[in-house]
Amino acid sequence: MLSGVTSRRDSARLSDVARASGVSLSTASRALAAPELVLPKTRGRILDAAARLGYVPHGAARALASRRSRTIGAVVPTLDNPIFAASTQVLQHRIAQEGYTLLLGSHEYDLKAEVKVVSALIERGVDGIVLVGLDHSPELHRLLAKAEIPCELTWATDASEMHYSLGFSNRRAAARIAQHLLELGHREFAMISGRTASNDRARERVAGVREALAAHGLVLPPRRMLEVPFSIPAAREALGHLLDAGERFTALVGGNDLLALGALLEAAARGIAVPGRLSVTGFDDIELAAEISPGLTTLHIPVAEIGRLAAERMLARIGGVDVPKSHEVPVDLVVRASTAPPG
Amino acid sequence: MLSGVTSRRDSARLSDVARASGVSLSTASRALAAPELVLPKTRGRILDAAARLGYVPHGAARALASRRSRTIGAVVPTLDNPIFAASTQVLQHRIAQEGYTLLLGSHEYDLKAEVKVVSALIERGVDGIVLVGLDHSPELHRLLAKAEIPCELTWATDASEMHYSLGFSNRRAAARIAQHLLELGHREFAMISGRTASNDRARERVAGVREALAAHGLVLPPRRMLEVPFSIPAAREALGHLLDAGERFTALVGGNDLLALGALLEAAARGIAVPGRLSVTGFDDIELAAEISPGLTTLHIPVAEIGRLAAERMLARIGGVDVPKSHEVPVDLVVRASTAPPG
DNA sequence: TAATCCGATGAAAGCGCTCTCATGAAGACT
DNA sequence: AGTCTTCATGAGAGCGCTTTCATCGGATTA
Repeated sequence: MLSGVTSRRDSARLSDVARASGVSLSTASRALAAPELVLPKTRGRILDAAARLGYVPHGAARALASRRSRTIGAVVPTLDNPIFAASTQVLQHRIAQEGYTLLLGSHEYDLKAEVKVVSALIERGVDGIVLVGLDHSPELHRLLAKAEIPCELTWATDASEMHYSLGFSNRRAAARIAQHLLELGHREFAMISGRTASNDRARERVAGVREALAAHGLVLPPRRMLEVPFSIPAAREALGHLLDAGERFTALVGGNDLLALGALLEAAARGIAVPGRLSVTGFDDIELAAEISPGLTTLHIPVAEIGRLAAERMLARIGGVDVPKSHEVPVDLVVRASTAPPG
Repeated sequence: MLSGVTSRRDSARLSDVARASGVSLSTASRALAAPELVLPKTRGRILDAAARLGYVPHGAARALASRRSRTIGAVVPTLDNPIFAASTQVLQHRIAQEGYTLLLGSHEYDLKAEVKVVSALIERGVDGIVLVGLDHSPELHRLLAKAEIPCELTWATDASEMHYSLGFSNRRAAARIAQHLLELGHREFAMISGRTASNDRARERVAGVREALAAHGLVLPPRRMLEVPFSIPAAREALGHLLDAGERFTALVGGNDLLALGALLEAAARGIAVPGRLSVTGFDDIELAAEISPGLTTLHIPVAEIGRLAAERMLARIGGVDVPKSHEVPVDLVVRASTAPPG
């Protein structure tokens, strides 16, 4: 491209602004990036000219020269899960306030796909990356290390403190749910979990339930632990399956609210009284959990807080300020009408 | 920055790849961007070297030189609404297959905020922009025109064909729902709508219902048309309000499924039989609509299809291929158990 | 055999900005 | 008055890539 004439001649460059205001390119650049270094009078002239010409900075040029893109990457399993949609929403909102833009990817619970997405984000020069969970491909970590950009793992805390993480202990949280059921007097449990492969959150929740039961000398037999996709119909089918198989249990632990909701609906459809004959628990506390009847006993996760904190921690680290390696957000048991002592 | 030594010395540049494979920078560049222009043998050497050095192209440099960023921007009102989350998910997935990355913004139904977000995206050099709905600030259109990048409006069709749009007629769709209720024999209607300010979809749905009623000589009295935020509790409250005010109606039209769901739950809580004493309709056909009891009569929108088509149309236009100015996706009435003739 | 063409490669000029360093004028101090 | 600071501004070298244009063998044709 030898002739500059062929390029977007209509959109003003910084050099145009500089010329129009009678200053050098450097001064014009400073007026925008570090206004305090420029005499107020000069600065005014430059800003006027910029406004008049409708100057819009060229992000790529800026990123190339300054080595920072003012973009942050986020990769979630899927936006279809309202908790990821909600926390991403807050993350985006918060970083936008600081002039950052969100680059978004998803991987549908496929770790190989995640590597590709992250690699695309790094190629785009993101200043930092927010991921979900602790389970990631080693290659992912290699890429990240090489790019030398900060990374936050969310929705879980990394006990080993090898990585920066933000969330809560899924294991302890799930144990708490189970504990609640145990205290009500339940002894026969079943669980409908999401897929545990490549999903540490799901795995840890199952482990938490098992631990709590074990403390009472109880077990969760494999045939009463079903793994299904995260969807209402899948959960309905799973409960149907357990029931049809003649399994006798008084407490059903859902891997998350969606799954618990499916169980609630299936129980209603089959005329099984909740909590009369069956107690059901969820995990997440989505909006619907409080509205449905019976109200779902679940664990409240501060979803927005996770998004906000991910933003804060990321922004701090990009700015060179260190933060604690792991940050735990409070989660709370919310007892509603779906649990009661076994009938 | 006079010394190149201070910059990420560890990450390989294209010039390193060129040197390592004994070719010029140009040839190395071509080997990656237009492989057919390079002798297979040479190309192989170059690709080998690139792999060996772990070469990752520098997006900003590429964007600066080529004037295309291989990123696409999308701005939604909020990710909290599952229909936007789902269509965005598909959009992201589809463009990623073509090597594009999604830049995401949201504006929370604030047109001024939208301008800011879009401006940030343009600054980042997106190759195209996907927006939701027809209502946008004039300034938005000015920015877009100046940037000369393609823009797709989704979730509605622009009858005037001034802009490229992809979706369906919210008015006709809503009229169809009302028509269904009219055919069942309903004559007394109420509606719970989302906020109609800056939201053409909500406005058109109300208009569609009014049109259908008018064709039968009926009206929707203002006191029976409530505008609320898009949330279940808000809808419950609204229905409560209508009932408490002593309004007598046999059909309740929800502006979307979430609102209808709220109405369903409130009716259940108050012991009002649906569809015995009250028929309720939704709009969108979210997963829950089919699962809840009674099943929600609603309008099915091909959400994933909208995301996919937005991707296809955008990719085509970026590639210089023109597409029809407006594309209508089929929507279908889904009759479930929440509607019946008035008791 | 000479003229012609073609496909593969290289040289080098940007793309639009940032940032270091140099400069020079004005004020501070002795 | 002379020297030293300080501060606002300017000059110019990149940032890492793409792309045009020139070049140069070798195959094709007359």
